[in-house]
Amino acid sequence: MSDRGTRNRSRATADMVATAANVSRVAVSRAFNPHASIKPEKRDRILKVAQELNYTPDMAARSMVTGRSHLVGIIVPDISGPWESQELDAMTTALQAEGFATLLFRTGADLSLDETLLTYMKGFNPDSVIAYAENVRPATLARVLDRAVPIYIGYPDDEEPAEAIPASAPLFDRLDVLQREGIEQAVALMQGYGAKSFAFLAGKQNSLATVSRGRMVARVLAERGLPPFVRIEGDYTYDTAYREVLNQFRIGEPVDAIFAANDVGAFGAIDALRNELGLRVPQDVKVVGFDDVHQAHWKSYSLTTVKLDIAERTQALLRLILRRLKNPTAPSLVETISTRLVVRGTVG
Amino acid sequence: MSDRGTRNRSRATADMVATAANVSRVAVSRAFNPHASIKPEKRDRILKVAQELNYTPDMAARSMVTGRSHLVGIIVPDISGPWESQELDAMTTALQAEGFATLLFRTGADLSLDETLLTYMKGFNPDSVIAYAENVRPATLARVLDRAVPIYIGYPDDEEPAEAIPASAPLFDRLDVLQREGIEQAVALMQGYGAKSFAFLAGKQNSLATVSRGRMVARVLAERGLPPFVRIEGDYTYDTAYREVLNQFRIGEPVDAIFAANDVGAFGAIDALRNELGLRVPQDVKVVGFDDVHQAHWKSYSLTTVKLDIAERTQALLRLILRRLKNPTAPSLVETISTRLVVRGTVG
DNA sequence: AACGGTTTTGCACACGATTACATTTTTAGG
DNA sequence: CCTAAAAATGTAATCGTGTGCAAAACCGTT
Repeated sequence: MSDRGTRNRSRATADMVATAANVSRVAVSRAFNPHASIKPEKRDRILKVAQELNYTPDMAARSMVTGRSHLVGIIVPDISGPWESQELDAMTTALQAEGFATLLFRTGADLSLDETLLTYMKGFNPDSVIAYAENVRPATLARVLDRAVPIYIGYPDDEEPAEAIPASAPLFDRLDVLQREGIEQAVALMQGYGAKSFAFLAGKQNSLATVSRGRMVARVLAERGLPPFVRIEGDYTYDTAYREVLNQFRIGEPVDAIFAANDVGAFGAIDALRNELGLRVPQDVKVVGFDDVHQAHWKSYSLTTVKLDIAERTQALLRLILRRLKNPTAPSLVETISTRLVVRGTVG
Repeated sequence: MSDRGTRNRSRATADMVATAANVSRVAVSRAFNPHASIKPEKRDRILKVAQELNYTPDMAARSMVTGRSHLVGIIVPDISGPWESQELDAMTTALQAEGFATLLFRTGADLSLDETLLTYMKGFNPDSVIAYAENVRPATLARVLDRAVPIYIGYPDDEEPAEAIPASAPLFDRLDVLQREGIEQAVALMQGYGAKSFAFLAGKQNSLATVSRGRMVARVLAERGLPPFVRIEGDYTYDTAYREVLNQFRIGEPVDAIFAANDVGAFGAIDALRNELGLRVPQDVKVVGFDDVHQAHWKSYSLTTVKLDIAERTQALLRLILRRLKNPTAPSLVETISTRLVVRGTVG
């Protein structure tokens, strides 16, 4: 019966519930903790009173003593893009199912902002951090956030199973995306329909995904005895893809097959070909994308694309995160996901 | 098993900074609060030491004593949709610029989930809550979250300036979206190009936006002496729009103009017309959408649409939120934004 | 040198929960 | 019916920070 419990504030506290239910405050705490030892009937009574008072445990207070915030920070460069938003959607849903709330941050084009942002985010004590932003370096992440165990997203250039990580390596986990299979299927299909000269429509310059995809496409072309591709610069956006493909066909030399580093770029390429250059897809030029966003099946595009399954990728990431959270000192682990071609109408 | 052993020893606290800088702990707190009175040189020294120790104030602890969490909860039904993700992107960016972090939640189709979700979210003590989900009723929001001052998004049916809210009314703010102007322009344009029979492609049944848009379109048609529209059911998605438009033209009677309740639905309609029915847009059928998402300017669609400016809408919402946060007992306020037609290629 | 006023400083408490530890109650077994 | 083990309860410390209040330091003026 401390007078703390009788004070009238807008938000109900454990004290208020305690006095209202004639129990101690600890009992209230225990009623809300599934593993605590408390008489079942007592717990039920408390929970009922709590509901009447519209009481919810304060996560901030809980966080201070337990060390768990139930927050997962997510950093995205541009939420509005189809790929980013679909990935964010899947991850938020998955996290929510596990009892975590998503703490969302957006990083602009400005690189210097990132450190400030990370420092700020750190103040919220997120249990984990997912940086989808290509410009956030893992080293920076590890330096600014303490207790961080980074997950590298790697793109090994061969389809061998990922090698075991030696115990001497610093602690980190890894998600390996095997791109060879999907890319091989795509090139094979294009070649099968007669494609001879290839272009690679790049994403952002320093983007890890673009670099590794470009390398793998180049390798597969070489292996199949095809000439090396012409590189068309891009930045993952529709408008840039549209403009650069136009330039390539008007100023540079035309090609009869375009491999885009992402779907949105492929859309821009297709529209430039059809709308501005009067070329037919797939008869005159074959186009393949990467990602398989929802829009890829829209009939105007019906894009043949290398699918990177978001659900699969999200679940793999989540497994790594939860495991690391449960045991921060567990040895490094590598999860692996694969890619495959989804055949629609832009090749033949 | 006990967390204490592995507990976050690495995170620096104000105490550590204090001893390292030979000052009291209160001084550290003041160094980080811009309005606190502290000797400038002392503050600089503390901030420098803090940076060396990689210290950031713990938001959870700060939240407990100040009552401000610097969190804004956002509830979205489906993050991956173009409109939702573009709106989320704008709002997160705007909030971040004001020093708030976004606490993101996703509500599924399941309506019963919402109350649990709200209760859970409340535990994080968000300073404000934005529910973009159509199925979260303001009344529920106000009941579950205490101290909540809801913002209604209204769609008044005329373009008169919003009337003042009487002082006797319960406390709430309002954002009025004036849709008449954009809709009038759209109908006028379609009529000018010879449209005579109209269809309205609806969004989700109980969606406020769909209901009000449908009503306004009906009114404008009547005012211009045009016959009432045929209603095509939909749910804002591409696939449903595609299928239902197909049904309308094959089983029901064809029309020569379609007004969609959102852009994505319009895309589905266009593709059904062109791809499956062999009809030309805009020559045979005129199509107008609503929202003006990024995809609307993609050349394959080049959609003429009623623009609801996201930046404008976000800024208006933000003004209301910040004002209410600064003064929780301020009288009700109404912000108003407008719509306008963006003319592209799907009408004539 | 004394004085009134403005900054600056530090002590102590508050915020709302969890949990180790000690203590009491209940249960189980012979 | 007694006793030891198990379960339930209560006490008090703790997490990391902001802030009211009183004391101290500093400032410029007479």
